[in-house]
Amino acid sequence: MLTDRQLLILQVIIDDFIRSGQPVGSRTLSKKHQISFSSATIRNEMADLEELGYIEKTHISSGRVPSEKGYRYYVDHLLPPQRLTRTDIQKIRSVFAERIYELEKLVQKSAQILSDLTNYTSIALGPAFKESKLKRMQIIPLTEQTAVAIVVTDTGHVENRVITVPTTVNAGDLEKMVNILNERLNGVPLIDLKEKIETEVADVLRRHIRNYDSILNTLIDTLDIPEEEKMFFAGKTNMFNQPEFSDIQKVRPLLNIIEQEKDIYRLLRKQSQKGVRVSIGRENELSGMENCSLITATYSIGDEPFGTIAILGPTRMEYSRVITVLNRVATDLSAALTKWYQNQ
Amino acid sequence: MLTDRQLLILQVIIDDFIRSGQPVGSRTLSKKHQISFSSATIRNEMADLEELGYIEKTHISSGRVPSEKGYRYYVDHLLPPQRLTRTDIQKIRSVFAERIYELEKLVQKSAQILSDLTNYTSIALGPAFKESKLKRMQIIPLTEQTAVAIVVTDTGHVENRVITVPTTVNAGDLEKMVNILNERLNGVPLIDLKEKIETEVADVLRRHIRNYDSILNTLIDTLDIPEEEKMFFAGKTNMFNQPEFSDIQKVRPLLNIIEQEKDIYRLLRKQSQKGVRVSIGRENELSGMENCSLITATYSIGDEPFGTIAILGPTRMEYSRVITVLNRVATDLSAALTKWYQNQ
DNA sequence: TTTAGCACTCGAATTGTTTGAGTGCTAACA
DNA sequence: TGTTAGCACTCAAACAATTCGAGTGCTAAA
Repeated sequence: MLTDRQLLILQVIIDDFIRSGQPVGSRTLSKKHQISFSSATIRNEMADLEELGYIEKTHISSGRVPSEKGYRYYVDHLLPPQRLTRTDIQKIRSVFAERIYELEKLVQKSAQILSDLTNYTSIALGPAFKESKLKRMQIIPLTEQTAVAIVVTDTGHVENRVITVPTTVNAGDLEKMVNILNERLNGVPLIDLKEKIETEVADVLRRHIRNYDSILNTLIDTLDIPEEEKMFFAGKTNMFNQPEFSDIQKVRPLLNIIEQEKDIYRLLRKQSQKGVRVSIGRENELSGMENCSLITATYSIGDEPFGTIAILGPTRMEYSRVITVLNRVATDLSAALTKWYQNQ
Repeated sequence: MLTDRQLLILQVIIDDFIRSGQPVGSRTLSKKHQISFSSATIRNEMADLEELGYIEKTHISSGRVPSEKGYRYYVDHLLPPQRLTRTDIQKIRSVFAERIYELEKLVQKSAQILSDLTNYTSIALGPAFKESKLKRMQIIPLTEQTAVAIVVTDTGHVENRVITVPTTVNAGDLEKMVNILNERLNGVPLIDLKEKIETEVADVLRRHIRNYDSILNTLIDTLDIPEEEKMFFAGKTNMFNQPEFSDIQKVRPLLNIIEQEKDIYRLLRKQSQKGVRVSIGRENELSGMENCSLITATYSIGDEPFGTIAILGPTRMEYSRVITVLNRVATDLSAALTKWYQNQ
């Protein structure tokens, strides 16, 4: 549909705009070494590109800036190849080289390195608790009516909450019950716990434990673990490095979104399909993110998708570099996790 | 040293400036109902106040703004009395009315309500771990070489970390040891744990446990709990509501301080004396906070100081209101905690 | 001691002008 | 027929000049 020349011009416009942040005019373009025709010719092509919706003017006699459609085409078809520098690769590698015992730390560090390398805001989501498996649960009485319930997963994650224990339940029974559960439920994915208890363990419990019902209620509380994955942010204020975000009034909504975290969480959850995904501007369907792009990638253990890492930046983002970095970190993180898991 | 009239003028200047953010001129002042003398008189007084260092001009023919010295005097001697509205009081009360099981949640909610009521950034530093006492420890093996060490305190707080277990240590011994420790150390303040173990428990352990040394090393790891109190922020971006912080370039350093958190942590630690304390501008001795004031208050359980809550805002802060709110929240929080503790 | 009055200052807002980078269109050229 | 040179036009941004108003300090009179 677009001629080769139009593609070339579109690509150079977007490359230049990403670099400079300034609208690109025909004369500027004609001086580029990739381009060998006159500014008048370029003007004609630009008029066509604009009519097709790939670029826009900021005002009637201004140069052109990419439209969302333009960025979309660019990301899908025109990305200039990008290679990481040796230093970048080493920085990434060094993050995963240290021995780390807690899986979450690894994810958190990934977020950190992403924002360090790109200067954008980065987010790491993961691992979903429902994926991880029960290692041990424990109920530790605090007062007569309260206790701390602790669940340890095979990933080394510890989840805890304070629960109320009805006075009708006695401590010994509670302990016995926990013991039975630990024997039977080791290695069961957290998400299956409740079901498993009902189908397989309920009978045993009923036989061994007096006062079965109230204890079970207590237990249900315990297992009602927040399903939400932990989310790690890094470089939350990096947005302010971008000139397009220098007016505080205009970034306010975006700031709120980042501070709240929950909208971002939803966005990330939506895009859990494998591989790298790019959402440009209003594709995010979130008011306040009109001028942002979100690039996500999944990481996995073996073949099992595990979590998501992402970069949030302006629509005028260095897509090529970000995608390359994100890919690399996702790969290295996946490898580290896979290795980590094999040692389990 | 200052005449009554000078005090009046100083107070009205600062009140007005806090409200409007604009330099205050003699004519504006003379129109206030509190003030019954002419603008010329005021000009003379203002010249004196300026010479004494309580107010400054922004340029040669501008109105006056308070200097740090001025704010300091205002805070120490001129605060207009302030009463909370019924709604405010109720909002605060409602936070502490719900039954809450985890002490930390209570502290976190205090931070939230502080920033809601004042529109500034608020910070709650809360209970120092070293203050809290051991309820139970637990070591849960993860793999052959790793385990999760869990420490539960009497406040319902759970601290955990993954540790390495030398292969020379066998699981049974580890468990035996943990049992002994739990028997002997219940209720011991975390900060005294190590000492207590050496003086009182070491002998017992040596008698009962083979391979005493390597296990002890493992244990030391476990007990090496981060000493830092948890810090809760609320309204991190509220700074941007202030017109004096509308230029992103100038807030950059402040933003970094808030995002890093650790500088703030240090500031809060410094000021752990009882009661409300106000640090104005450069009194904070932290570059980036020249235009900020930090107001801190301590909360306590019974008579024992327990933690700190604070408000961070521009030097042009509503001191009177903030101090009143902070006081109220500190009191209510202390009361709630004291009650909470009595139920223990 | 207080105040009215006056000359002066300076920031902010308003207006006009210039500059430069851009446009579209047309006509000439290969 | 596609390309290009040239021209008239547009607009934002930068700059200078002007005005306006809120402020000052100082002096002299009440």
